[in-house]
Amino acid sequence: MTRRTTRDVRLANRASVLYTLRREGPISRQDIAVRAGVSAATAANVVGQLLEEGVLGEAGQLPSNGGRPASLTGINPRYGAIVGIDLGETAVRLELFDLALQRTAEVELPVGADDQRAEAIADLVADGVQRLLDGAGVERERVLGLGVGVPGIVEDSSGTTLVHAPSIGWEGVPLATLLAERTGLPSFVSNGAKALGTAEAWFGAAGEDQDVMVCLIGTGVGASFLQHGAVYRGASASAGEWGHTTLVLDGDPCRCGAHGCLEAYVGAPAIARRWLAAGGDGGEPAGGHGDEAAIERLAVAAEAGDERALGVLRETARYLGAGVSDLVNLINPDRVVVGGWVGLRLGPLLLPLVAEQAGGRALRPPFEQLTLDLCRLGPDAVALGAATMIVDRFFAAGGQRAALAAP
Amino acid sequence: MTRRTTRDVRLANRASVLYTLRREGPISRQDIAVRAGVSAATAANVVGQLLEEGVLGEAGQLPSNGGRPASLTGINPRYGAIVGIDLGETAVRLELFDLALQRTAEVELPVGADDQRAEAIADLVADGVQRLLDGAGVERERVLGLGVGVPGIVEDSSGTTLVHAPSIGWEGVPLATLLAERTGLPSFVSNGAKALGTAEAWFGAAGEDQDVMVCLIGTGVGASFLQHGAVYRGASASAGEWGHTTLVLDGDPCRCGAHGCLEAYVGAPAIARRWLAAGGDGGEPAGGHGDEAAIERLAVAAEAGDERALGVLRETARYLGAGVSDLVNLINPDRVVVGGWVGLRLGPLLLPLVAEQAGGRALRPPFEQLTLDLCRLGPDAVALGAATMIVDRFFAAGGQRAALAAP
DNA sequence: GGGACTTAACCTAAGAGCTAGAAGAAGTCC
DNA sequence: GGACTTCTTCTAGCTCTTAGGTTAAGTCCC
Repeated sequence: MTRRTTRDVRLANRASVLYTLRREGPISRQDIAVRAGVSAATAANVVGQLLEEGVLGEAGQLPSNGGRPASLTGINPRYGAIVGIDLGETAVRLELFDLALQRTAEVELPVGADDQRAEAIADLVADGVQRLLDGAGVERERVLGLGVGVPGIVEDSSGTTLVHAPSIGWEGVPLATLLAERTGLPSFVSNGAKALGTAEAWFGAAGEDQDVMVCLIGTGVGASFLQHGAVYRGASASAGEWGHTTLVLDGDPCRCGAHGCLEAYVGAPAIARRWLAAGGDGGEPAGGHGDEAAIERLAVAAEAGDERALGVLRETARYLGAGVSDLVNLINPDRVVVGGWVGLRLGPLLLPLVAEQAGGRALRPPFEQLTLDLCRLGPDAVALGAATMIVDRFFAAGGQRAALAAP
Repeated sequence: MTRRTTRDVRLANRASVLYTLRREGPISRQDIAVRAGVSAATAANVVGQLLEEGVLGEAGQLPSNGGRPASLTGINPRYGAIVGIDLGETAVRLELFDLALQRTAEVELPVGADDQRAEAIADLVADGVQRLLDGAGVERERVLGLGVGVPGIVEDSSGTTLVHAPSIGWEGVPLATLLAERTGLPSFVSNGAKALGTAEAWFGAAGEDQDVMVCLIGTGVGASFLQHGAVYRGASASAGEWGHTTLVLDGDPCRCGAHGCLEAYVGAPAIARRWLAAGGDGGEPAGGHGDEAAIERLAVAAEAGDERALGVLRETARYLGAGVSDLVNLINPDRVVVGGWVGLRLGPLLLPLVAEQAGGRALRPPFEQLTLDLCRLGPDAVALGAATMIVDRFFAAGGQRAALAAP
């Protein structure tokens, strides 16, 4: 936890420079000094070192305004590549990113419902990585690491990371280990919501020095808690299961086995059911992926001012508002951001109602300084988020690749 | 956040040595080096410096076992004094501590129900501090600071700390400022639950490298969330209001104005009411401080195996278990510790039931590695906790008094 | 076209910290 | 009394930061 030797100071300053350049694009060494909070000499030192290592690159000059023109420096996108993986229930999505987290290639692989065994998936992913790299002409050595977002609970258990994902029949799968063995690349597995939260922190609305709660509402309901830009993982990395907090004791059954969870009231199936019960048009026969159609119809109807649809939204906001109010009271975040495919689709109409409900329930002081708004990134950004986690670790270690291999 | 210059390394090492000595009592310089994670040379350097400044003191020698005997060093209790204050609704309790947090004096002042205005209380406290110091013969200059635990919401708002305590009619009272003005001492105000949590972290069961949730059940219900030994405060310092998270949407009314809060089901009044409704003996007419009598009768009856009493506990555990399960799912702590006067009195019988209920509701992975037990400190440790916060800040700053004055 | 002015980047010395390993101090034990 | 142990202190070497001066690379005006 604590820094010990003078070398760590350098690493901390390297990290600070890297984060600064990521945020503020190519800037001059002088600006780096100011923004990263180091002296000009140190900035020049560190930048020189990082340039030599190739992590940074020259990025042109600023036109002079009376003096020596500033030469700009920025993250060198070509220093390395990162693979971000969105492991879904029906498909695996692999995306290749450069160090600036621009996507350079992608592959999507369908997953047969019959072969969701962990080893099979790991083989599939390893294969996909190979294909991705071949297709993009990137040598394996240039890959910094592999980030994976999975739908389920990720648990740190005495050194190894285990994945519990009931929806695909996984229980205690050491996915990171499996992938590292197969690809030879540093692999990092995280819950999909945490990956999305990280992406939102880097590319979305979340400020770096804030405590932000990213709430994702889709078929399932999850959250990602960012403390000053870093995801809070908890004791065993499973923190953030907001969807399974109690909203109505002994209420509706939830797929987690308990009753009255938030997810049982604001997850897509629940909203769709509510809409159908109100006489709404489900689009397709309910069940299966019919939820998506039903939510879409609900959104369209609500936008058109349909009173039944608005009633469904109001009812949903009543539950969601209570859920948000719980977060506000317990966690006291600066900001709550709502995303997920349901959250984003219904958000524009839903959010004001949620704010009203939460405001009526939450304690005044924490609620009054809260900002509530929509995610800027869609639910398809899980792969980006997973890759972001790798880059985050790389930067945090001061731009040392060695730090990625070790846990 | 980040360390910048080589001097900060020294401060970090000083802090590390101080925390080590606090935990592990007087030990030799060599042990300090090992436990604090620095080289022997640095340990000797830092210890020498701190000895000279008086923060540390010699503490005898270890008998030799074949070589030069180790000379022990420890925190010097007499380096300075700290005032810890428990601001209650009916009384103010002031306690004086030495740097080792041993209590050396105390004063308790009744608060008239008619004069709870902030200024009056501040005057009362300032007066009490003077009396405390006079009585103990401690000069004001030796006091490191004033820590206060208050019953209510403490809010950091653009630089100043405001207290909202409806129970004594306070709304936005800048108590720290009022006290600093009157006493001339660095003053730090915090929520009482956070103070208790800090005390529990230092003197109780909470491990230093763990995420611990300290849950306090009394007339009100609160919690204190310790991340690696440090209290998490949230965006505006009000995090931890567990008692006002929703348990039953639109359920029983809570004194916060909302409905269905956890506190409305497991706070002392709710339990007492449940006990009376079950035909239990309330001891005194209910209402007012009759809750204490009712809880006591309930506990005695339950200990005697009274089935009605056990039923009340089971019902209470159903609510409390859900509340704990929410914490487990959302926060994923290593450990949940239950305290508060109700929690401590009913705990031995209640806790197993709560564990059972929570286990039935919470997600398996985070629950399986959870430890659930009782607080080691009673609810009377608020003043100790408030003083602990001051010492914590002093140590964190590497033992520099100057750091206490500034925010 | 040349000199004065501006602005950015680099260089150098001084100060502070850390580590490793050697030297010194203070005992025990035979 | 000398050998051995164990703890503490000292010394040399290295790294890092900062402050302030120097060099580089332009603009602008006469």
